[in-house]
Amino acid sequence: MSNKPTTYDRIYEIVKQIPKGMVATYGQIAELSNLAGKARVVGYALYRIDMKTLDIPWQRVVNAKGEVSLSPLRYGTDYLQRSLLESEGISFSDVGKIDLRKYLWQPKKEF
DNA sequence: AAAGTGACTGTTA
DNA sequence: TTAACAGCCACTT
Repeated sequence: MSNKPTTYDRIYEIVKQIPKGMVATYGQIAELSNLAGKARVVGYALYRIDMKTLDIPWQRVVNAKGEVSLSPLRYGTDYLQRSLLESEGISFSDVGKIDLRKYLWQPKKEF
């Protein structure tokens, strides 16, 4: 009956929990999804999302350096990501970095 | 079924 | 400080 949640499903569920105005890193999402150390899989999962929908706040996931990860495969959606984050009140430094000390999501330890 | 790919990360120099 | 390497594994072909 019930579909087993796939790896990606778990990732998406975690991403949905990131509050507005905060960001999380790929590694952090991986850990919370029981995929510790597999940050690349998170990146791949997010790449599969339809960017036109904000059903999943994909824009709130950045790399460990506090930057939007650039890739030629994104066709400019990286700029969209930055724009969306700025409109949520997150500011970027002059080299395009986010201050993680200030904006990094700190999920309560649960369970 | 085996090999290639990648929105990453921590370590090393 | 930044830059280069290797490790990681799910998905695609």
